[in-house]
Amino acid sequence: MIDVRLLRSEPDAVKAAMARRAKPAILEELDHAERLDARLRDITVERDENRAQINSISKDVATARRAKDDVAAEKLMQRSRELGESEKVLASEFDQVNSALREVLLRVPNIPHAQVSEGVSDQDNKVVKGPLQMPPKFADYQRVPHWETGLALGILDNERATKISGSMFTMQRGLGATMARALCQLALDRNADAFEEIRPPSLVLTSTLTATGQLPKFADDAFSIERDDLWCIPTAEVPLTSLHAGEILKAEELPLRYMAHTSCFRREAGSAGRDTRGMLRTHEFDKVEILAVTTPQQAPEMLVELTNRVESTIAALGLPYRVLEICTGDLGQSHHRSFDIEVYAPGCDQWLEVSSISWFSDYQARRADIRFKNPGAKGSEIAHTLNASALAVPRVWAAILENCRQADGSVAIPEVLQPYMRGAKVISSSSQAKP
RNA sequence: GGAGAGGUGCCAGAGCGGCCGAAUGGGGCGCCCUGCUAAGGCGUUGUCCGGGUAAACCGGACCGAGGGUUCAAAUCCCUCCCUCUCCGCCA
Repeated sequence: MIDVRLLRSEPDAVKAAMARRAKPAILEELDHAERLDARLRDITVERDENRAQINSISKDVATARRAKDDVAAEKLMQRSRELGESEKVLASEFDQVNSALREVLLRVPNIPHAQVSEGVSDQDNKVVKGPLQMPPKFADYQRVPHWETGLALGILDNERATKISGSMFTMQRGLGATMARALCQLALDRNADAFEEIRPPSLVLTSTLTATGQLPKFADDAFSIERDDLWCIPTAEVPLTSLHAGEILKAEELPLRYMAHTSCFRREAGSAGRDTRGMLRTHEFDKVEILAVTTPQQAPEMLVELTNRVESTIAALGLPYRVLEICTGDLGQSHHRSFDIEVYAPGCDQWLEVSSISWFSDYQARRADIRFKNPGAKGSEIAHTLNASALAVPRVWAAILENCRQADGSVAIPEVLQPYMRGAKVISSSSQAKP
């Protein structure tokens, strides 16, 4: 969430920056937050003064008791009981206003970075790089959707996935399954030079999902296990961000870099009926996430580094791609600035978003309470968090099936993946067992 | 799942209604002493919120979390979470 004190000290600047998101409702919420904050501070002052009196009277009672002056003690106690009554009133008022304020703040999105270009929707996102590795022309045999190729080669079996788990689940088989895993291994290996590999839990607490911003706003998009109050992670960003929740880190150990390969679970509640074929939108998929916790000063450079890392992996796979900067109107709730990498899939003739590289400024870290301390300095500062999909399997897998399809219907495995494919260089129908 | 023990500051560890934001030891930091890496002496040592001139200072909160009792709670009561030991079950 945003810093209330910033809203308090520079309300106009905050509102001006937020107005760039092109959603007027946000400005009303900011006004609301401002009023609640002012009220809350009034109550706080009153409550603390009241408490201070009780504390001081209590000490006087102790003194009177020791002096065996029961009359004076009883008088003080009577006075304190009265103050106790008004404290109850103030405390409940405080709780009420405080939770109202928190509720509003949880729904207020992050302030966009000044350099983010203004726009209303994804139509306004700007291509900042590319298209790169785009062939002058695609052959007809590349214009085949991956779900057809996958079925023909026996490496995609969505029919049975649906039988087992219902719609919007997919299943890869044989070299298709191997390639899914190979993609993860590739992404991990390419980032292992600087990122510590984590294998986090896939089920997390409500508080964990709130820290990264998925709750309360996007509850419908996540799978939940109500009986145990657990949620299925929609991305490894969730557990990785909360790794240091509630901690005060040392400035000199920043930036911290983590990567994780996990399953990601998404209900896709708002997208029922869209992209139902193939692997473009599924309830469960594999992804390698890279994440960094930095100081505010380190963050801009880290954003560039993460972008370069993701880009280089996509480039290494030989796929046609481009880099977009997300405009203010399309920027995610928690995002301060972000870039998307899209891969072109000739079979379905679409640019597929395969990675989103995001800088959250202190928005997530404030919710998660991740701070850092400079040596010698008193107090602490809120850290910054950034993350990116190093590689999201399904869409890259799909893009490979379409881009690398050969005239005979087989799929040539990108060279960088071959070491992870037990020597296979091609996926053809003869390389697959039938049933 | 059952039984028991426990969760206190950077760490170890006392406190078990008021004089406790918390003894003591260790560590860290600063100064002093000592002619060299050792020993010793003194001082200091958290976080968050609010007020105040981003100082000094003042007030409030924090002893696993949340409630309760009390004039007053680290200390008493309740609920929950976590850790450890034993038993049970289980990849």
